[in-house]
Amino acid sequence: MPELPEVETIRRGLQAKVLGRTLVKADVRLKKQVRGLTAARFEVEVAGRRIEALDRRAKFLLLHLSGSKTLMVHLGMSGQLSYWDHVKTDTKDFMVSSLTGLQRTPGQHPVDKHTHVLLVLDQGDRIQYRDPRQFGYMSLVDTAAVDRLPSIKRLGMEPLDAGFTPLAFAGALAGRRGMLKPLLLNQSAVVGLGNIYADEACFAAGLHPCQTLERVTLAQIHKLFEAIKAVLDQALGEGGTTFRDYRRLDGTHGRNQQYLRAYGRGGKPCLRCSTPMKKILVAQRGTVFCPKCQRLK
DNA sequence: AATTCGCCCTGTCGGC
DNA sequence: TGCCGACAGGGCGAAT
Repeated sequence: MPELPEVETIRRGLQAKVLGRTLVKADVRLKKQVRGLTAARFEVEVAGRRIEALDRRAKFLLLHLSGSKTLMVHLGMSGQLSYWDHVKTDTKDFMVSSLTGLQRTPGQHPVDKHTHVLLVLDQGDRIQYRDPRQFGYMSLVDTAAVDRLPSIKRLGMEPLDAGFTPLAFAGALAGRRGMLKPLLLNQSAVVGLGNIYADEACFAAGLHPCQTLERVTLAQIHKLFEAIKAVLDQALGEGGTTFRDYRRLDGTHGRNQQYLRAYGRGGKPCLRCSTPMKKILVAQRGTVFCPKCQRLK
């Protein structure tokens, strides 16, 4: 679910709410959601630490804590972080979304069977981690060791950083083989794109997701570069894309779903040329593209 | 070294 | 109505 714009939106929400505050207690309700150390150890180690900075690397959230520890959170496919305010009233209702059917209403929800970790703050407020599919996880590591972790070390360029330039991107793609979309998904050249924004970026760049990297021209790399930045900037500006599970920290939906031009539009007319969009399987992931605007040469 | 595949989970939807 | 398979926004480890 959460790709760069969603994770960054969560990070900003956390920054506004919890920066400088102390984690009084951690409560791990599903032990497997903590990795790298036991849940019991995690609970002991987290308690009493102050949140000193909030960072993001690719789709990882990094909560830098006092005592040189970092709480890493990856939201996987369906992970949600929400801020539970002790003075606010919980919402329990569900609503019907025209896009995806039944959904929880926006707002603050009580702990349910999918709420796996509670990070309790002063005043009894808390950060709630909820993850129906349980693909996400959190961990606690030495801050100095974050960059040496295999899961971090393998990551490519940050697309919204100043260092992400057409030249640098071309360098990261040099000598690569295989298809374009799998590369965008695997985080080794550029990070932050998942299934939604990979399709959006390919569409915006006019490139077929199965285009092989050996055959990508410099002009195409330039287009792809612009497309990646534009697609992520746009989504970030709208607070992310809510299709199913994603919610912002306060429980509200993102707004970017109304601006998607490829993802979820299989069979619908291309917004550029009206040709019906095709849906195929690429690297085991549903992939939507326009057969006319994104031709395979 | 780099790429592909199966798998980790639960929930939902469409077809029969 | 109920059952069943396909599919859902990610990443890892094993195999190739």
